[in-house]
Amino acid sequence: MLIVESSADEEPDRLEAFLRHYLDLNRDLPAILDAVDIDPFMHHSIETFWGMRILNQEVWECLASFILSQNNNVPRIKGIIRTLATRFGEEITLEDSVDYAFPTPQALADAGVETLYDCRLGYRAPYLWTVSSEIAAGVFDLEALKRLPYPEAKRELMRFKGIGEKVADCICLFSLGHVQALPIDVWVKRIIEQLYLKRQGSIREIRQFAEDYFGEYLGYAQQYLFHYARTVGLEDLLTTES
DNA sequence: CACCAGGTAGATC
DNA sequence: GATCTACATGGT
Repeated sequence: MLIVESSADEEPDRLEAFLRHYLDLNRDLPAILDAVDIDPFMHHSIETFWGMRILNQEVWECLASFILSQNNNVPRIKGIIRTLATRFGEEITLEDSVDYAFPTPQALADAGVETLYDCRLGYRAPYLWTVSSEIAAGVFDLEALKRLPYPEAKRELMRFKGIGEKVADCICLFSLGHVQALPIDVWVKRIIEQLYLKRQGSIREIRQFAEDYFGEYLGYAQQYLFHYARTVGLEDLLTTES
């Protein structure tokens, strides 16, 4: 959930600039889609979801959320995030409704690892606590991370215990604007195997194929196929031959 | 009661 | 490198 704070006397330019970045409107989407519209599967996915963009989400929230996502299901991920926000997030009041912001790194660091276990994070508790603490203490600098090119950003993220290749790529694609990143989860693996490889393949093979095949806008290509497979169905794509 | 869920770390061959 | 397994928790 995104909340944009703004007051009447604040320059509207700043809000517009923020939204343009958040919605990824600064990127030339038609050019990107044209570049990855290279086969019937992509063509059909693009036609169906024309206009879909990959949001540039807030880095810290994205990073923390994807640490929690590993080997976990979506409803429970949402539940845990809700719990963390309610317990450690700043209260936000809008007219007569109350909600809570995603907790700051400092708030989670202060909470302590034992308290995070209480929030049912399981073995992910120390992962999240360590990252929170390093960011809160200024040991790990998110602003510096934003300036890094894709390979370096990914490598820096993967230094943390609890951030592997998939989570690092999620952070790179969904919050750092690196559209060449490819998070390979079970779905992406299944999609590439069934549509293109026509056989099972290792993570390394999947990545190699996808990089060679889709090129620099790999992340966008992935997003269209992924969204199609998860909302319409992968079987549906398999039967599109033109 | 097994098996799974938007993976990862650590050990081993 | 490629492969195997434990890992917390809650749902089917």
